Amino acid sequence: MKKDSQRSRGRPRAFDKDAAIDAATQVFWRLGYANASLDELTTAMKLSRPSLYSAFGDKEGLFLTCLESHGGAIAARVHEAANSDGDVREILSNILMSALKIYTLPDPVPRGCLFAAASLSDVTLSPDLREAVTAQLARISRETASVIERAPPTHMPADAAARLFSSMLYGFASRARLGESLEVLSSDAEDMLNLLYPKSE
Amino acid sequence: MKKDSQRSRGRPRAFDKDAAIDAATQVFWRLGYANASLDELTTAMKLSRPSLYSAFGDKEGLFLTCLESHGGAIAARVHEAANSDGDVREILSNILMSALKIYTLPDPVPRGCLFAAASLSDVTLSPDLREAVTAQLARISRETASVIERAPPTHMPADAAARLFSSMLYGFASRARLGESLEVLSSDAEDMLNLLYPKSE
DNA sequence: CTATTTTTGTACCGAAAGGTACGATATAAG
DNA sequence: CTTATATCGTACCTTTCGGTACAAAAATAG
Repeated sequence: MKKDSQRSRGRPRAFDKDAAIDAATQVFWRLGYANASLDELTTAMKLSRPSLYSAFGDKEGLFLTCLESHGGAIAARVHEAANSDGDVREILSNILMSALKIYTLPDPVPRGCLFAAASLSDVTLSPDLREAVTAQLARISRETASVIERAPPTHMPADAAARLFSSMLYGFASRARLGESLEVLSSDAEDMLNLLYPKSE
Repeated sequence: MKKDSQRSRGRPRAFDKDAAIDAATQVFWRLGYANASLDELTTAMKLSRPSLYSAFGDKEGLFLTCLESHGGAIAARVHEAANSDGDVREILSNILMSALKIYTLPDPVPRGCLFAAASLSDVTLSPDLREAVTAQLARISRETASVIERAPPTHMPADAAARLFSSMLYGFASRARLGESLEVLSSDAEDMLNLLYPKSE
């Protein structure tokens, strides 16, 4: 399914599809869905307008593809962190910190999270869009939830703790997009972890 | 400053300015800044296009006015709740619950928070916009922070707890806009309060 | 009354939006 | 070679966008 050694019949496409998706994702992430124009997208993706429509259907189709791709990438990264060495609290801290680093990267201004901070304004436009964003966030939450289930906080069910953890991440993503510094966000993340997993007991 | 008994000279305006701002706020809240067209806005505000431009400058000016107005209204409501009877934990619970009720109101779909869920996609467009959203959220956070300062959680500075409280609200606003139910959000909010202010100690 | 000022409604503007028609181009199949 | 197929690039389409010109209307001032 991955190997497509025998090339198809027509003229070969001149652009790298995965790279194009990544480039489009960056544009959507920075500007939001509605503000990302086709001119900006095609320039970043290094393809022509008809190529875009042939490959992705329309603007919404492209966005859905980007959401799916980005969701997969993030979920994979979280999954990897979830299976690394260390106790639950350490793993959650790693996940939080690498997320915050991405949220606060200037581009040229911090973007927050593609789902939680750059797509929310548009989810009221179409059910497809809302379901896609919800689905990708759920996919990532499932990974963090599986970590928390290994050692739930005392006096709180694992699923509730997992929802709080995700909510906190969304909140941090919002604040990052508004310009909050990595230092403050990191400190707050540690405080949150301390609430869920108190140091001294 | 409020009483303007002596009418100005020209033709009187035929629309209620405050009502128009409220109507525009609803449109922005539901669709987001970028997706709110002037046609949709003027229809909801019940005024003509030139009237809008004469009264508010341009679309961004109108949005800034709405942000300011809505921020003031929310801050006032929180301020009122902050000065009501009850202990800190009870007051915070009241603030959380009334926020969640608004976030999950169908219109026809839940909108979350105007600032934290319906404006974030657009804050990368202009520094003015980002500063306005940041300023209004800060204004509201100041109110909740003043409550928390009256009785900070044990083993956590008041300002850190206040930032966690606000972050959690932003997270809940995001989840509300994505369709999370009021029941689940309320339960999560109670759990969060239990973390900050443990019941039995 | 006339003059002045302000808002209203209609009709319109240029620009930018998303999307497509079509011929040229580059490959594989026969 | 020719034929078939798929992509490319240009140039264009329709619609909608944010924004405005302008004259009629409605008020106050004198």
